[in-house]
Amino acid sequence: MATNKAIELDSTAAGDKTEQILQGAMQEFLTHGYAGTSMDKVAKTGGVSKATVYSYFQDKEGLFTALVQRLAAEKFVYFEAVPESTEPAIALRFVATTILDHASQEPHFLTFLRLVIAESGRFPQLAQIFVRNLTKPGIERLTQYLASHPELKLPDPEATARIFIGSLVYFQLTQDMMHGKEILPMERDRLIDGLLQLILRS
Amino acid sequence: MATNKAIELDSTAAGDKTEQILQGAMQEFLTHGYAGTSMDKVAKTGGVSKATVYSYFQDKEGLFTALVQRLAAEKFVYFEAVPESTEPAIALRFVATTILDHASQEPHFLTFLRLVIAESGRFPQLAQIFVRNLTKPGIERLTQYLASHPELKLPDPEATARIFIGSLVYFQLTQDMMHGKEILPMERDRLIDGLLQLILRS
DNA sequence: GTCTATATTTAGATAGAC
DNA sequence: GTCTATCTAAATATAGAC
Repeated sequence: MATNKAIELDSTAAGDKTEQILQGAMQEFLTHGYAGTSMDKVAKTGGVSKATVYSYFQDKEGLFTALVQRLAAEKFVYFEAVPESTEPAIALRFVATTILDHASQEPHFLTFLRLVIAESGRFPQLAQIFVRNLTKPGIERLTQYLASHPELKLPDPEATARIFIGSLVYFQLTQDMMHGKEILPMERDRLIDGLLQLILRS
Repeated sequence: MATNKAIELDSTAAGDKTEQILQGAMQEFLTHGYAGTSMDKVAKTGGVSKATVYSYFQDKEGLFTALVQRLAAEKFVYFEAVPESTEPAIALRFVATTILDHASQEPHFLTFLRLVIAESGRFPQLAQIFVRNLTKPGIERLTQYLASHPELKLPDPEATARIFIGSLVYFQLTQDMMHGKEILPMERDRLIDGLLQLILRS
């Protein structure tokens, strides 16, 4: 009796214990960090027993590693590629807006970044997976776009790409993650304008 | 019998229990994070008993809060003010170099930033203290320097200051904190050159 | 003021029933 | 395969001796 596998490929299928566990793990680890998360809570949030968690994952570290790898591999993307035919003023503003809006569209993204940074001492490989799967493709995409526009007269497109993305990430870090909005207020568009002015005045 | 108070002002004086506890707390919290640190280890590392820790600080949260406040208030500084008479190419390179070298000079600084980010969800006030005491003065100092040099023709000095510092912090975040050196290699001076080229080509 | 010893809770992990 | 019940270790916090 061949069951319909297509249905089970839906990663949110309720019957899939692995998914339930990872969902519970995501909620708990993202909220409380590695050491602050208990396997009891993971099991309860996932709607399974703790023994079931341990039958699917070797231990807490294994579960955490599996979760982070999965989130870095599947769930989050900095931004998609921009066609090189788009003119720079439009393309760069689009990229910047996309990155800064990411927090709204994917509410867990900033929390995920926080988690990876928080555990980058204890789990350096996981931080490296984040860099490899998210940071690197983002930098490379933007570098390639910048390099394909010689009229910008950028002496070092890759350095420029890092400056561009770094400014945006730091902005989110300071304003949202570290709750600096009221202490160090600045409109999102003001930062973007400043960035574009620096890059476009060739 | 008046004892010599001057000696006790040395914050590493062995007899001062408060200092011993904070030293132990610093080492443990910086290494293992909030939830990953036990009061037993803090006491042992500080060379006192656990009961003594609880006689000086109300509980784990109080100790953690006191430690972070202290580190943000006293121990770390982004960079000192640069005289406005220094010419931009020199001054900006000096500021950039200072910030990037900070990790070497103050080996705990990156770890402290990691800790504050890690706990910025549970302890938002502590993240705000960090922003108020470290981020804000840094941005403001650089903004003032940039604003005092109209020959740079910067339409928005504060946005530029954020771009400048953001690029540098993101660089350290990616290369060092998240162990991305080998995955996304770039020389420190290449980023600085790229930054200066963007800002100085007026 | 400072310590040792301990009460109490909670955590990671597993044995054994079904 | 999944659950309940439990073992063992470790953590927060405090009582009581000195």
